[in-house]
Amino acid sequence: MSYKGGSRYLTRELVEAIGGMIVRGDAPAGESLPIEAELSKQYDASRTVVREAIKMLTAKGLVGSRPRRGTYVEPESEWNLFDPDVLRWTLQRRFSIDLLREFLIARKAIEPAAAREAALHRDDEAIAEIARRLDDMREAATGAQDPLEADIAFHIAVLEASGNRFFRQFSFVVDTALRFSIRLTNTAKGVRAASVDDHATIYEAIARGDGSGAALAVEQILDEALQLLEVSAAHQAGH
Amino acid sequence: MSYKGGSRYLTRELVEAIGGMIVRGDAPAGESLPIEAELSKQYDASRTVVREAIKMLTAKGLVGSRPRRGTYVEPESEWNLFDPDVLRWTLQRRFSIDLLREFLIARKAIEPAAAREAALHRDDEAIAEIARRLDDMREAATGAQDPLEADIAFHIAVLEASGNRFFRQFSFVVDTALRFSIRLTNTAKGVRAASVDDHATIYEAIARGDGSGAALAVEQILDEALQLLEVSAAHQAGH
DNA sequence: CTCGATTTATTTATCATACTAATAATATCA
DNA sequence: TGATATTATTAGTATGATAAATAAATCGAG
Repeated sequence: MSYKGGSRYLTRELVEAIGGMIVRGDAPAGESLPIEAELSKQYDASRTVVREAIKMLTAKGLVGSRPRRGTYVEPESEWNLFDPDVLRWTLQRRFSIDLLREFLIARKAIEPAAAREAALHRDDEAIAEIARRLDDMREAATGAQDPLEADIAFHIAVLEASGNRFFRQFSFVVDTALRFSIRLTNTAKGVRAASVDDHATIYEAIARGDGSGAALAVEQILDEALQLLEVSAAHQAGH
Repeated sequence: MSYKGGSRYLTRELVEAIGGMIVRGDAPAGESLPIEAELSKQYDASRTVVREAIKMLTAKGLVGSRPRRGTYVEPESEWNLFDPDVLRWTLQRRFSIDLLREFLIARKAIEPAAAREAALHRDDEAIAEIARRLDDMREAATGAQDPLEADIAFHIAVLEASGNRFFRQFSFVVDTALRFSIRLTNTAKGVRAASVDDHATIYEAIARGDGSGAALAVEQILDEALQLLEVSAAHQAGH
């Protein structure tokens, strides 16, 4: 093991492998991982790399470790779901209609409030950004751009325009999760085209400083998505 | 440096020191930290420990590093604000009325929705937990318990009862941030005693499955807190 | 035989040193 | 001047050793 490997970032690879394994549920909470020496052998990496990877997983709340006890999986409640890696692993490996529903309900709580704040906060540059993303959606409707990407970018622009640090943190959650949710409810094309007008309504309300109008418009879009999900879920359960 | 130290967890100490320093703003985004060898000297720790600490800060989004470039501070937008450490550092070192207002607005978006879910979700054990925390608040009103702790525990119990993973993640944010916010608006005693009844209203609505009623009751409490903050802010600005 | 104290063994935590590879900065050359 | 090759710096990886924490096993008193 003389460090001859090509262009790898071994620590990152181990974080991916071990973190993904834990989220997948291969090692239940409380269970010990193999000891450092063993992991070192398994992944053909030095103990240094193993330890640094485990430290990163510790920082994300997935594991803890103590001498003699070893390294153990923390209960799910300790996981930092808003960590980009943890969220991605969760979506990749534990995706379900229930999770998608929880996600939409969370969006319905946060995004209307963010739109209200954006309307009241009035950051001209941020609002101009929303306008640009709306233009992208219009272009996407004609096939010139990816409609999903344009939709995501619009919602993120609203969250950013809120000027609220907690709402802005939610941006990447929406960014990450929306890309997965579309796989389940692949009704994107038909709905999206029709919803450009709805998104325009959001933008206009924000632009004229109408907080309540903006919140309501966002809520309507998300309610629609939620209804679509219930239909999709019922459909799936029926088969 | 022969590892004679008493009972220390050096890596943890370095994470605290360097992470706190970054959040405090001593090193602006893009700026490089001292190189590993230098940090090793500064903190009287081995390079191993320095590297493991930096890996943990990397996992929290505070820094990045590349050969020759060194380790640099990431822009604030990359920080994982919902990481327990990052949030704590932010509150300890960057506390402000603006941040508190953003926090309350976020609570106002999330907690009513969580209460609604709790009422609809109907997890008996979780609802019983809310009842217990309400009892604690009643006891606290007589001086037998800490009113702040009881209040925090009540709100967390509601978030947990929502059964929504995204809302539950918000628990520790409320837990951490409320302890700080009280320092600014130290009007706790008078208000809390009066608000036991308001909290009882929340519990009763959840217990009878009245989602809208529960959401409304939570919203009222938070609106009150928000108004209190505005008064406090105006007062502070006046001086 | 039971429970508390003591010892032992295992595993992480720390330290030290060496070498590799990525890359920013510099120098070179067309 | 501008692209290309060289150099120097710094993080990345590997190895091996010792220290300290603690779970498990052992021992001893009653």
